[in-house]
Amino acid sequence: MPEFIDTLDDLERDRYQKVLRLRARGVNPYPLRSKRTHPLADLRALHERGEDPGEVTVVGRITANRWTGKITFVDIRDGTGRMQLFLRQDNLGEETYKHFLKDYDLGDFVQATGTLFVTKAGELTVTVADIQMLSKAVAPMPEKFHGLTDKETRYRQRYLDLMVNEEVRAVFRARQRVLTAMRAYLDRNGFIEVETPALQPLYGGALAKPFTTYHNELERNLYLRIADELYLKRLLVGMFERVYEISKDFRNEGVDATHLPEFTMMECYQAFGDLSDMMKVVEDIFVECAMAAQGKLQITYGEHEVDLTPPFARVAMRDAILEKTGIDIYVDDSFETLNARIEEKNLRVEPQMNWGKLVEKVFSTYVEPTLIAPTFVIDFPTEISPFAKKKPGDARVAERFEIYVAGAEYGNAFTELNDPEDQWQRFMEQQTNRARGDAEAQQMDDDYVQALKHGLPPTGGLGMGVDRLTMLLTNQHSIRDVVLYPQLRN
RNA sequence: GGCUCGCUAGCUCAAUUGGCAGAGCAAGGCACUCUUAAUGCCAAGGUUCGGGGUUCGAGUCCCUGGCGAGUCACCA
Repeated sequence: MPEFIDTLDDLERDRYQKVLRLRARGVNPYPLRSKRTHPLADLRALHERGEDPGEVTVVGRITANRWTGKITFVDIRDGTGRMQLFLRQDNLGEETYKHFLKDYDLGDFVQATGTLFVTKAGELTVTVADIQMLSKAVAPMPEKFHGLTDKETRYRQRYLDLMVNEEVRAVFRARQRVLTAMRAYLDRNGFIEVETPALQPLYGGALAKPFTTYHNELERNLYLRIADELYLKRLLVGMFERVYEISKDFRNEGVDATHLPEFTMMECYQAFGDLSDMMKVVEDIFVECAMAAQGKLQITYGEHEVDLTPPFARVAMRDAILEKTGIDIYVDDSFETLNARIEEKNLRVEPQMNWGKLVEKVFSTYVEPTLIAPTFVIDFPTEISPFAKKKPGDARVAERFEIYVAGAEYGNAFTELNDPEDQWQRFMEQQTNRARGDAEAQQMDDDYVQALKHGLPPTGGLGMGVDRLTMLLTNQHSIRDVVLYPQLRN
């Protein structure tokens, strides 16, 4: 059996010697309990109100040491803020002071008892009468001035990133406020939070490639959900009027600055509602989450200034594409003619397999990046909207919108398809696409069609990407910076 | 998956045309009783991501593998 010390590198070994020294003196370097009278931020607030709390006990991680002989200034941080400690040999006694210099390092958690005073330099400081080790750090902290910038280390050892990069902690606090604001809004408006299966015998509710897994006892394949949609709408058949779920979805696709294989989605469904109700929900959620994250609706995202004050603009996909490319998708409303028109206009568009996907591609290439102010894009091709009702009077497009801000999509909503026959036909069309090689085509879901046969009320439904909303509201430009443990490349 | 770029001390970064692998911080020693990236002095710290090749000589050039980043494709 190798010894623990043999696993340590030179720097860690130096520090481990201090663990042994502490133990040799009868001091536990990892005591079971700690004591704290004031979080550091509270202590500072108290002082600013002009109060003197007398003797205080604070805890924190040592982040800097400045020693000048028989006095030492120490910075500690807890989860709330920073505080300077003042250690003086005359106060602590020679032995305790020497032990501090010898055995305490940057990164250690300590507990200090003393009284508040303000230094000559004007900084609020605790004069320490007694100091104890709470948790000895064997591994050294990242460098204090430049911090930790290596992205791989930041993501793989996120605790180091959080430890030294305060702004990173601020992003994740903001993420939590966004989530809480979203939940509070939905709860307040009668939406019931529910949980539906992450392991599904059929995957559906979105056009995406799934992760496949296997249940040994059941001897069958299961899929990690790509969406919650079909399970949630079944609940409305069961007479819940408003439901929502915030959960991880899994899609077996590429990884980049805006895509991770697991991501957080909010989906909500409102019986007796429609597309316009979902627009209201989107506007309200943007407002509430922006206020929670930033306290204002005028936000900066990269080079863009964005005003999230409702009402948001709305534009039909046909009009948006016509304006940016000169192509009228209602004139060129077949796969062949639209393809020909794209070629004629010399547009660079990847080959697609049907009119709907081609429209979507032209849109995402030539329109999406230009949508900076919050904009609802409506009237999506029915072909790429297998769960949305067709628009009355024009079956080519569906009652669907997506919300765009700062050149990116944040949500997707339908007037939900509740006609079981139409839904069955849409599934059949997806089967045709699958047969032609569309890896993202829906699977036929007979059980879902059966549910619709029992009657789904007229319903508005919405899905929003929580990670992306957080990116927008924290001015982060990689999804990895709003997810604590992002899947890395390869 | 394609293309481009990167990987040097615990951390942040240097290293000229291919010519002794360096600095700051951290850690070690000494000095210093109001510091703020404390300061001064001393000493130490390396499989230059792994493997192979070219060369008298490789951190540097070539091949190959690994891990990332950006970008394109797919997608939210």
